[in-house]
Amino acid sequence: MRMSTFFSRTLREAPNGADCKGYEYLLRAGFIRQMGAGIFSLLPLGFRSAKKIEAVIRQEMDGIGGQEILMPLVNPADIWKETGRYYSIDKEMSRFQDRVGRDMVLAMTHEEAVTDVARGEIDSYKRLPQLVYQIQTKWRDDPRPRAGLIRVREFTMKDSYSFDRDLEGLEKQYKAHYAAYFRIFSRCGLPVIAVGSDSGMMGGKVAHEYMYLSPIGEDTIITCPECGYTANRQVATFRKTYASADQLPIEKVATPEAKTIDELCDFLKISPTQTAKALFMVGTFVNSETGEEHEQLIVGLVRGDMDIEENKLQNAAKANGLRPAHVDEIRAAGMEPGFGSPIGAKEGVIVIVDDSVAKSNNLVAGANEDGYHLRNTNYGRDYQGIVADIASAAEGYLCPVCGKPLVSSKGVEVGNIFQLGTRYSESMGCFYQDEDGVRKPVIMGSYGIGVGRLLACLAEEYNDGNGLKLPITVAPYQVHLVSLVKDADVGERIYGELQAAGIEVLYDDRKESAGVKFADADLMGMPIRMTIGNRSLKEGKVEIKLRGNLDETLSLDLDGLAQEVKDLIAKLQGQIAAGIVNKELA
RNA sequence: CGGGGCGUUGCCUAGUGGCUAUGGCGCCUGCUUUGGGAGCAGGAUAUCGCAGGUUCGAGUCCUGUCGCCCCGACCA
Repeated sequence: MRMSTFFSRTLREAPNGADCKGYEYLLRAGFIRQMGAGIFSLLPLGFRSAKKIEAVIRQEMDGIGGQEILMPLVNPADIWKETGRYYSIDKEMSRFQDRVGRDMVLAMTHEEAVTDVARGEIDSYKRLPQLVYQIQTKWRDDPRPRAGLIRVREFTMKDSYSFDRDLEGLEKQYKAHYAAYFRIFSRCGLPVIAVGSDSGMMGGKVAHEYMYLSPIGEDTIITCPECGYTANRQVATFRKTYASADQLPIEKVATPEAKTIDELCDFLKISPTQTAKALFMVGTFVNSETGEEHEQLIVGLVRGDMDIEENKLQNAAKANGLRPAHVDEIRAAGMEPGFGSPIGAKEGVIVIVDDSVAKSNNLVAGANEDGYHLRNTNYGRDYQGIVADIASAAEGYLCPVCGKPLVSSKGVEVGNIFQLGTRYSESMGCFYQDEDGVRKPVIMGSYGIGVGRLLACLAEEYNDGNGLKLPITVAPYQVHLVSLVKDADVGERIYGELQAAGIEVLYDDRKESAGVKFADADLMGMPIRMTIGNRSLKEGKVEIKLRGNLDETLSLDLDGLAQEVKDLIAKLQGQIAAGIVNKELA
């Protein structure tokens, strides 16, 4: 490609709103342009990178037996009503009616669609297992897109779906994905870790997320440097210690103005571990048969030295959604904000008690009366509720596996794998007849990778003060040919030679100053920059700089140039290949 | 959905009620220049997001509205 006729241009300054480096450079280098909140175009450079990422994904998916398909972005609402997600998912899914008034949705994922397709094809155990995948556009009306391509509303996703006879088969496909994903990310050059995760709206059991660790991430990852335990904070567990003692009689104590745990502890001269903290949320519960929803007040109780992980609370309460409760809602249920506890709460309030509270004794808790707390409250004796782990893991807490201190980091989720089970096959009637003649629901798995988000993470990982420096496997072009000589013939000849050798070349044939050309080359960041200049031309050579190391200059003879460059490309590709992560799920 | 910020030419930006709305980059023309965003000369591009209001006079003040960004809520 010639720069003189190139569609996109580079920007000298970062447009407003480019808050992180990767995003800024993707904009400035002309990879992407924004059209609306969370809506982007991929320009030639960005699209080429995306296609390379997709090619890697296709190879690895084909490698584990995947068959590529393409399902529609527009789905009839009927199939989403079958699984109930038409009702349980809120405004994040966009809906409309077609000309005859039929309900339609823009697919935000394709479990329904693929199950609909599969139930038409699969009827016997002889037709299992299966694995299909697609690379498709998704629309999710996220309330808050941010950070360029990291979190958008319209995006391209590779999603694959496995169909099996039994759990062993699912396990096998799940493991295949687990390993394939590590290969995909490492072939693109992105360092990731796999963490145990919540299954969220997918509604499955086992799930992993692939996380690119970075301060720009919005997920919190809990890891143990000692034994390798990793989990999303939403589900991370930790080792708790309990102070059990003989139960003492409950005792009301005046604690004026002591609304927070800190104030309470100061006032009573006690430690937060001797208190129970209440969090009031309102949960939404949806009947998946009828779509009817109702709200119910939930009070979560955790020991004062910990925080409640809302995701765990939501799961423990089996709610579809949570929101903070209003003050009047809390009072209506017989409790007092700031001095709250489940003691004396009215019927119909869901009480979830963290085991840290359930297994400790004689905790100070709210008296549900302004200005008063209760000493020596005890779960079981003074109040009832569901006991669950709803405490949020934090830095320094003890690893649930080995007991060493945990570390907290930020991460971006670039992929995930879910064991769905029969949630979709059962509700949509995707059954097969087994050898024993019995009709059984197909066992499914669902696996996703965000292509654009992966590109955004790569841009974040691979940049310096001058611009992008994407790995050769995902860079738009392999070679950036910069001609600084007046005579166009040499450049044209080399450009032709490299192209004839199958090398992907971006050729800067513009009438621009050397500085402009170099700055643009740095910004766009092709892995190999070849400079044609009078200096070296006299000696029959061209100069080479690798984007990964601008300090070092190599030179190559004009004779046999194409082969030399091919060798160099192979060397860079070899470095990536040497870093391919082969990791099996334990 | 709550809190905050910002909308001036392709991009960045000045503007604190007063004349014909700054400047830089980019763009066009010509000349010069050609190893790190070059120089000179000339030129084009703005219904100051939109609508209404206050005023003799509004980019500037008020109201509404739309869009974008950030924090939170929310979310594979």
